[in-house]
Amino acid sequence: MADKKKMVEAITSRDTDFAKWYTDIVKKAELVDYSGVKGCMVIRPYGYAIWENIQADLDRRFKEKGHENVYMPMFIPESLLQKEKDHVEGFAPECAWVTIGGSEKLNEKLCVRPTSETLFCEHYAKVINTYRDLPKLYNQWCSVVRWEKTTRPFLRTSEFLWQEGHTMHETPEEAQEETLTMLKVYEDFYRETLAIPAVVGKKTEKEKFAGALATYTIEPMMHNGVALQGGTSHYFGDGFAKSFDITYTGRDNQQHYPHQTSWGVSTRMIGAIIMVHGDDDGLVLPPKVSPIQVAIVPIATHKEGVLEKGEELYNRLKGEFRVKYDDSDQSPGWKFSQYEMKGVPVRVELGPKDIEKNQCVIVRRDTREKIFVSLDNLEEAVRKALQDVHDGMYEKALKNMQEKTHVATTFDEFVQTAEEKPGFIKAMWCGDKECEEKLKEVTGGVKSRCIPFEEEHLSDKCVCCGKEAKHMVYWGKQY
RNA sequence: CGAGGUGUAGCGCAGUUUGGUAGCGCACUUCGUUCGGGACGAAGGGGCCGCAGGUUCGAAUCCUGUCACCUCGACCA
Repeated sequence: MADKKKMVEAITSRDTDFAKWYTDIVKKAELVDYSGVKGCMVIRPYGYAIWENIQADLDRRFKEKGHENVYMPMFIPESLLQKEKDHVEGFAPECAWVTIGGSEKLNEKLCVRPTSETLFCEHYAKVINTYRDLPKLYNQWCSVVRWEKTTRPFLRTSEFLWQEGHTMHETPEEAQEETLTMLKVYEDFYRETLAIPAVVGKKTEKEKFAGALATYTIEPMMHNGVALQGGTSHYFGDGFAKSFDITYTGRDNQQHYPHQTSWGVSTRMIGAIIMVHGDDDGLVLPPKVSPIQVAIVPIATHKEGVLEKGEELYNRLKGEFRVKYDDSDQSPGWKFSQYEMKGVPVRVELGPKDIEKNQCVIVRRDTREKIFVSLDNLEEAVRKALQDVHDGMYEKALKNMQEKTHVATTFDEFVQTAEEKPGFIKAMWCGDKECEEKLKEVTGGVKSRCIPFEEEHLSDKCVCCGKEAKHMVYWGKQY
């Protein structure tokens, strides 16, 4: 252990104060900075690079499914926003409005988009005329604004970056399929790219998106037992189409309303990465999105041949991996800690002793395991280490989620579990909103997360009212 | 928006009770020695004490207002 006095930059322990730990990580890993505007954050280069990697991966997945990127205006006229009643009621409380342009008061105020269903619909009304125009599979990468009362970097900010897919289909079945397909894309992305397991399922009526017929969600579990809504996919039916008068001529030469979906994930995923994988030494980044996958740290750089050999390794690896060669004059120990703080998945150490033996040391961020590797097999060893880190991170996250998933079959058991064991509670539910609200109230905020696709039969009765149960529901506190 | 707390150098803090030239640690700059888990020495640079008023010969310190941030609740991706 290093001298305590030197640990000035040390972060708050994760188990001591999770909220403080989170803030420390976000700042010390240089992901964000606070800005002068309430609830808005500066995303710094290291944080933005994670987002860019997320974008690249997701964008590829979207395009593989046939989606095209577009860009919609950031302003929504009040009259347009009001066309769909449920939708406007859901978003009105958190809209930001522009009322003055230059020095002129506007005739109609403009909402800074909190989401773009209405804009897409306005456009779709113009460009959809025949069944041959369907499906329309659009996506946009942009920022949206929701005037939040309390904010936290990445998890809840007044402005945040996201993607929103908006699609139109000929039939309800096709639209429903799209909704589930995109949820699956998110689920695969979380597992394959972010190394995060999650519960997927359907939101209850109470929790579904404003204006949607059905909302599906992906719910990863954070290390402290709090859930996060990690992405949603909505099925709208033809409700918006009717409100916005979007019609097409069908194969039967009749006018029809198309069926709609929307789906989105945001920079909140970076918050999930931090809270699922991070530890007391800082970030632990999934190799697939880490801005630096491999940090090469040369030891005793004044010794002959070390810098040159390090450079050689860098040149060998940089074609295949995102590599940082750190030949700065900081001490090796400082660099080790620094790259751990920043969550770099694999570190390569190279010193005079290694060079003598034609080897280097590979250190995994997730386990700290040190592996001595012959320089002859460097590329292969790094490739394997990155894969092992990914797999190890996923396993650890899965174990955490399983350990933090509890079952309650009676009301008392539910309340007691909510109090004593943070995490998901699996419990039966009758389907009534009153029971949802009551459970939330008595537990101080445990809400229904979703009705999972794979329901289990835990009992016949609703955990709250004792009436016949309709569904098994995952419950939990959320960010 | 309710309850509590904090604003002093890039970061973390002391100083405020009892008004009297703005301090400490880390970070930063230069030079030298170091280098396998946050190195050491020497010499430097950096502040409208959150902001705006007021009281006073004099305010980081007292008074009023205001803003921001943090923690906990209610609303939400």
